Amino acid sequence: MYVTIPTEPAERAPLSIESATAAPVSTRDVKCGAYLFHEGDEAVRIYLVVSGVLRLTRVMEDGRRQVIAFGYPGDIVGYPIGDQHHTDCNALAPSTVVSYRRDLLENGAGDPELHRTLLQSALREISNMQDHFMMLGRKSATEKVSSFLSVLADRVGTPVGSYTQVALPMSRSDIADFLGLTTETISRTLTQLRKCRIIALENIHTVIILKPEALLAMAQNED
Amino acid sequence: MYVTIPTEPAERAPLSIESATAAPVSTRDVKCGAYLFHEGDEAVRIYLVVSGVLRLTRVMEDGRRQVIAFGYPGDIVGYPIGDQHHTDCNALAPSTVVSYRRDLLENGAGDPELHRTLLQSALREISNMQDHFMMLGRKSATEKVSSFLSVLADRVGTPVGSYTQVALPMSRSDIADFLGLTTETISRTLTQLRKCRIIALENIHTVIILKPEALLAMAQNED
DNA sequence: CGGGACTTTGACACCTCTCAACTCTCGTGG
DNA sequence: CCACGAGAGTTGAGAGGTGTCAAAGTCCCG
Repeated sequence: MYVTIPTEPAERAPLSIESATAAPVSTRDVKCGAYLFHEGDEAVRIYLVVSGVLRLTRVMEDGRRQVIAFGYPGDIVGYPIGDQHHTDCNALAPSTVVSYRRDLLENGAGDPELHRTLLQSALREISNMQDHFMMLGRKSATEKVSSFLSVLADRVGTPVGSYTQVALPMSRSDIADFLGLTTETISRTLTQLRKCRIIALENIHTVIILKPEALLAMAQNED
Repeated sequence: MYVTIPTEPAERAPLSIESATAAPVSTRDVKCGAYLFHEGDEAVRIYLVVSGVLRLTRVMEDGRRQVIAFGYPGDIVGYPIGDQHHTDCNALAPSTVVSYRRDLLENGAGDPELHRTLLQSALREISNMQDHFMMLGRKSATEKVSSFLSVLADRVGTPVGSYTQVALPMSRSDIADFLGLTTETISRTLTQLRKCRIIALENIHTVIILKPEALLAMAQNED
């Protein structure tokens, strides 16, 4: 998952779980905290997230870390380069993934339909990453955090009364490393949104969106 | 082209011009400033840059712009999403591209070898964009500009005496929008590198790298 | 040669980071 | 059951880097 505020409503879930599991694939459970793969591992398979949340990270030599993406249901993780994984990937919550052999993406391996779907996902990934560039390079802290919450609310928010509730299984520092900020700035920004009554914090890892329109406005720097 | 300081020497040029032109393809010249495609255009073809420099851009509703990438020889531009282009693309110098029908990427269209090559390029693109995330999100202005110059020197630098010369056909504001900075900061950073005798400015659009090691050190925040 | 766009430089403001202290949460063990 | 400790999160003060605004300088290109 990248933070992209879609102009037109996005066509989500390019891979439905049903169509995916119709093909001969294998399912795998990942315990909370467990790693699905590490950077440098041979990439034998790519994974469709079915449930839970994954975290994809990279580190620089000096230890600075970037959270590349969060993997939510419907996302595909583990695109290989050559035959290697180029990120670490672990679970932030108990998760289930469906895996495909790499050659299904690379040459279809006898299933043109699935091949096409996987390829379209990879191309969509490129587009979403381009949107994310804009966010990392051009948005303020408030815009970044608001965008992040808006996207999460759209994708995995659950209605509670007339509001939307969003779980944040990742730590503040995960969010910071995803958005190119520090934990302190994340914390301060959440406090600020809370004081504006745009969000409320049910608990540390649960946000309630009180004013979705206001949040979206903050995400797009309106007023 | 993205700014990624490779840890191990990169395997460049996944697509050689020779292997590319062996297939039945069409070549096209793009005048300086001319557009190869616009955001929203139907994506009929994808392009391998043979010579020149292209610029890929996206704009937000409020006008803020992001330069997604520069297309140098060996790069592929125009990865479609669905059947549309999602960036603008124009030439910063007279350029030549070789184009492939989209279905060569999508299903091979009878040329499995080329299909595989195009797909590997797309996957490499994803990895390079991930590196670029780290740069946008976690690097300082000096590190960004130094990284940018280092990568350009490696890829398209020309030896002049014992130094390396790099052409910068793009404007300062293109560089700024690529690195997530302002033109003023680009300018100031170049001046600073010049005062350290790490680079020299032959003219506005030509940089000479005097101390490549020092530049690389700046790119990686050493000392 | 002149005009306009681009680049550089300067002064200043402000956003975000840094460093530090404090609070909160939650699990552990007495 | 409560005390304790460790880790995560929050808050505050201050510094510094980058953006903003303005002006001067430079380069093209007609």
